[in-house]
Amino acid sequence: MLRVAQHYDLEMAKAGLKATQFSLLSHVVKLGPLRPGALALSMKVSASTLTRNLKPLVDAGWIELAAGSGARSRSVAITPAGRAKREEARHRWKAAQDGLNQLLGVDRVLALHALISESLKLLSPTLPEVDDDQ
Amino acid sequence: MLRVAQHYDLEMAKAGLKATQFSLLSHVVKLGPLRPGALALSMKVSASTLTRNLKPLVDAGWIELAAGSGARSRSVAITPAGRAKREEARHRWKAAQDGLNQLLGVDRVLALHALISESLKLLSPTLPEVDDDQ
DNA sequence: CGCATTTAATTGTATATGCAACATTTGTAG
DNA sequence: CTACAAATGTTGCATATACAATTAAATGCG
Repeated sequence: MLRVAQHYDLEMAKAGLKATQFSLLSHVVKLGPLRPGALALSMKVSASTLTRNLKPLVDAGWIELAAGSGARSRSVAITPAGRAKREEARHRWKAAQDGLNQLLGVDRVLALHALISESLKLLSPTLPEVDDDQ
Repeated sequence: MLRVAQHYDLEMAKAGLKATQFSLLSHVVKLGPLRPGALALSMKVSASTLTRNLKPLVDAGWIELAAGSGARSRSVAITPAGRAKREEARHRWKAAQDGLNQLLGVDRVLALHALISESLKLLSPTLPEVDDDQ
């Protein structure tokens, strides 16, 4: 596993979340109710991965899958509990970030962020970016 | 999967290899006969992953597991066929690199390399680096 | 020399992910 | 209004990886 992801996972575990789950909650908070496909695209994971990652969060009551008429018109929305959970976990995220900054140096982290972000844009069509923080 | 790894995999497939396999061959060529544990460490994968990744290359006759007296004193070595295969595949690797440089710009790629390499050193004890190219 | 401890590699199990097949629904044309 | 076509979410299967348990060997001490 990627060292950096590991670092975030370790910290987020204290809040009972995996890094990917926090990220998912963040995306749903930011992008409001939206269709699974759009969410998967925005998170740059496959639709199948999203479907599976969504399930435990729905079971926990943090995410709601508003069933339109059928599978086709579903929408993914945050619940009050989900919003609360994400809020509760946010300072862990911040702590993980601070830890990385400490280890690597703020300037290096910033440079990496910028380079990776630019590179991703070049490798795939530009999509709206969502910061997990704030 | 990581976009960049995907890019390399796609190109290497033309030579009948996966990117990880080419990398493995390269490491064995560079680091000469060595024990599995040392190789895993150098490649920054777990010993179990190495064991499994090694198998198809051994089956193909590109890598030889010189069985010392037993499992403990095994050593991993390149075979003539393995050296040839790697040689044959090297221009694909180069092509993949060139493609990335084209897409992202040489300076960006260089900067990424440098930053990631520095970061890895900070996140884990320094290990000898092995360039897959050359 | 033989037994215990330590070290190293392999195998079993779990997780994360993507692709392709599938099902289902929405839209369109006759 | 029916039938066909396109779009979209879900499930089955395959791959890649790590961790933990297991097995086997080297080493050291009595």
